[in-house]
Amino acid sequence: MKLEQAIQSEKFETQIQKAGLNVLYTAWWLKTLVSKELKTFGITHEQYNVLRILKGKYPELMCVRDIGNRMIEKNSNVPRIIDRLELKKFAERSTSLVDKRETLITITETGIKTLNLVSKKIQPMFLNTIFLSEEEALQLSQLLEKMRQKE
Amino acid sequence: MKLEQAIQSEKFETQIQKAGLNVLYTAWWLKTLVSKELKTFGITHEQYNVLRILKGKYPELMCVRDIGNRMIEKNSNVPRIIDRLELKKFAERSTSLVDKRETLITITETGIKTLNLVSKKIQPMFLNTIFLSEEEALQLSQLLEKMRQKE
DNA sequence: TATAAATACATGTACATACACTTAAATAAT
DNA sequence: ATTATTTAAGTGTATGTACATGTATTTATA
Repeated sequence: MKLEQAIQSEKFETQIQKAGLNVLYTAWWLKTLVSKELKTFGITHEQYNVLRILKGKYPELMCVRDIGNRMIEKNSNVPRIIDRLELKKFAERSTSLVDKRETLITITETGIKTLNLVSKKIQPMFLNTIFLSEEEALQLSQLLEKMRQKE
Repeated sequence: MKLEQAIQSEKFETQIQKAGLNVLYTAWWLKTLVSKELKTFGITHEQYNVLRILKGKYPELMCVRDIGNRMIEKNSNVPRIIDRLELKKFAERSTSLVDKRETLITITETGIKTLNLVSKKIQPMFLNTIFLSEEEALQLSQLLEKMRQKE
């Protein structure tokens, strides 16, 4: 679907403006797709993201700040997301012995099992829904990274 | 900045997966940039979006549903965003005489003045921050629209 | 060593999303 | 004409973002 139909507007002053809106809209579209699937497992997009980060380091423990640095949305309130993962027994907190200010987090066995189940559903869905060749996907990444050059 | 640095991870199974994450990250980056600027005017990204939609139709009135259809994030809770615009005297509600279920919204004079002021600041910022030529921006839009083909 | 500064995390608040549910009004069906 | 269905907007709740502030602990400095 073209952006014009998606947001019912034709008024774009420049291609840069249109591309910016297109990025925002596509991100919403993608997030919604994934979230609908995740809902059947009782977790949110952000909780899924944290679980994947934790599993990437497992069995190592991670502190809250390190998780935050790996999040896609940098302003995520990691302690609160962990609160919810802890309630569901998907993650566990402990206090660092080396630095008592640090809270160390780990994914639980249940968390890993659930994550594996979820990933088995999400990953093929992703590849089937996104209509790009590997070559085009690479090109897209390059354009987005160029866009953020001033970062 | 490459995505690898931004989210401190090198583990991408396919270019498609990486491109998806890149879209999400770029959207967050863009939104944050704009929101910081908007904050100095006391409005949020979403309120700005609604104001622009209302101004696009001005002096016509718009119903809540029509505003929703033009939003970038389709699940936006438009009545609540209008609540806040009304408190700031940037928008006004009235009930449709033709269909009493409908609430009609209009942007106020103050709203228009503020929006003009904001846009004068946001738009050049956008063009200066996004490091793409018009040609590249067009290419980016085309890739994103192809990506959403299954929409 | 005592104090100041910095750091790590938690917490509070305003606003937003996602979605279910309610209420009033309009339209369709019997 | 009466009832059922649909539609439009508003409201409630859980979760999340953005950001300011609080609290404990560690590091730096006088």
